[in-house]
Amino acid sequence: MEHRPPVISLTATQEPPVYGQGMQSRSPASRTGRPRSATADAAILAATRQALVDLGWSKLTLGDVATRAGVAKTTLYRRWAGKNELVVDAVAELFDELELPDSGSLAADIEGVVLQFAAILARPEAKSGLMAVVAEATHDDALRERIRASVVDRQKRLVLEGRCRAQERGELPPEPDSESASRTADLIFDMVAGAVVHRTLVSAEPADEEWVRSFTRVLLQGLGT
Amino acid sequence: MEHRPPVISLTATQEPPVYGQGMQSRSPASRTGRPRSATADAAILAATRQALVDLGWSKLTLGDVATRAGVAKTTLYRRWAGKNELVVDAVAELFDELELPDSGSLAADIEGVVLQFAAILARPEAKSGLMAVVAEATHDDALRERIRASVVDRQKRLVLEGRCRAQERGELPPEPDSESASRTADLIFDMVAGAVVHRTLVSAEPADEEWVRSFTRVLLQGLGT
DNA sequence: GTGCTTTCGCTACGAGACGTAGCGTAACGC
DNA sequence: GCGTTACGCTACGTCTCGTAGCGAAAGCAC
Repeated sequence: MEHRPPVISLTATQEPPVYGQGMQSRSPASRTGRPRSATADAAILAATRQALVDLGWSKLTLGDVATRAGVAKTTLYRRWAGKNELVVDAVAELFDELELPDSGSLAADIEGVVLQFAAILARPEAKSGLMAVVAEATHDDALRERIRASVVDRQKRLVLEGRCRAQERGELPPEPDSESASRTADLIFDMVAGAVVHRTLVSAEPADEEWVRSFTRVLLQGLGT
Repeated sequence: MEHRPPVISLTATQEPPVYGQGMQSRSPASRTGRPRSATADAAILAATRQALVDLGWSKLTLGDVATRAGVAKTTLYRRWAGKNELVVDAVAELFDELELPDSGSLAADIEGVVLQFAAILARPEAKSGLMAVVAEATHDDALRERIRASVVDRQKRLVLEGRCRAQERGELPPEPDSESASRTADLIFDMVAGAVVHRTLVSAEPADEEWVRSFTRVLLQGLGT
C-alpha cells in the first residue's frame, strides 16, 4: 500500500488521474475514451462511510468496500492509492454541509457552528475515520496535506468569516496587525475544534446545547468581549 | 484479533493473567510456576514505542515488535489480546511523568502542565499511537475504558488538583455545588487537552511557550479570574 | 536434591487481505 | 466506425494474523 509504482503514462500526457478525486481538480480536458462513472465515485464513498460505521477503521477492507459499492476492487484501486486516501475523501464529504449561520450575535454564531460541528462528529463514521487518518498523517506528509486541504481549511474558513463579521458588528476588537490576527485565529480554531473533538471522542460525552453554551461563554469571555 | 477464545483454565483457578498488565493488578498471590519476565514486559513496550516511531500505527505488526523486543511472538500474544491493548499500554507509560508543578500562581501552574503535556504529545510515538487507539475505541467499549483508566484519568487528576489548589489560594471562586463543579472540570479538561492535541496533531504546529501563554491567558480570563 | 507448575522460544500452519496483471467488454469523443 | 479509456472479472504471489504443539528453562514446595 506504500510504494506507488511508476504509473507511467504511455503517451506523454500530464498526470494520470490516479489518486485524484477532489472533484474536477484534474486536467481540465480529459477528453477521449470512456469517462469515469461519477455514480461509482459516490457509491464508493458512501460504502466507505457505511463500512466505517459497521467495522471501524482497522477492520475495513477495500475488498469489502468494493463489494458494498457494487464495483470491482480494481476500479477502486484505479482511483485511490489506498485506505488512507479513500477514507479522507469519504469523511471530507461530511463537512460539506458546514455553514456559518447569521444569527445576529457572535455568541449565537459560535454556538451554531459548534453545534453543527458536534453533530457531524457525533456520527460514528466521522469519529473512527477522522481520528484514524489523523493518526496516519503523523508520518505521512502528503496525507496530512490532503486532510488540511479537504477538511481542516473548510472548518477554518468559518472561524475567519465569523471573526470578520463580529468585528464589523463591533463585538470583537480589530487586530493590530495581520501577524497577530493570524495567530489569534489559529488559537481560536484549535480551541474550538479541539474541545469539541476531545469532548466527543476522548471523553465520549455528547457536545449538547448545554455544553456548547458553557464552552462559548468561557471562550468569548476569554477573548475579551 | 477479535474473538477471545475460551481461555479455559483447566483447574478452576480464577482469572488466567491473559490481557493483564497494569502492574501487580492481577491475582495477589500468583504463587507457583515460572514467573513472567518483567524485563520482557519492559522490552516489549519499549519496542512497541520504537516501532510506532519507525512504522506508524498501520504498518506496525506484532511479529515485528516481538523481534525488536527479542522475544517470541507467542510470548507477546500470551500477555496482550491484540495491537490495540498493547499500544495503549505502551503509550500510557509516556504519561507517567506528568506532574503538577507548584509554581505559586494558577497561570504558571497551568502553563507548566500544558507544556509537559505538549512535550509528550510532540513525540511521534505518542502522536500516532494515541490517536489510533482513540479511533479504535469509537467502536470498542472495553478499549475506551482501558484508555480512560490508564491515560485520561491520569491527566484529569491534574486538573482537579490544580483547581483545588487555586481555590485555596483564592484565585478561583469555590463552586456552588458538586454537580456544577464536576461539569466545569470536565469542560476545562476538554478545552485544555483538546486544544493541545488539536494544535499538535491536526494543525501540526508546536505548542511552544508563546502559544501556551496565549492559550492560558484566554482560558483564565474565560473562567472569570 | 526431586517433583510440580508455569513460562519461554521455536516451528509450522490455515485463513484472510493486500495489491497487481491480464483479459474481454462497455461507453464515450471524433 | 475507430481509437481510447474505464469497467468487471479472475487469478495470483505475498504478507500478516493468531493459534497449536513441542521441548527446554525457571521458579516454588517438599
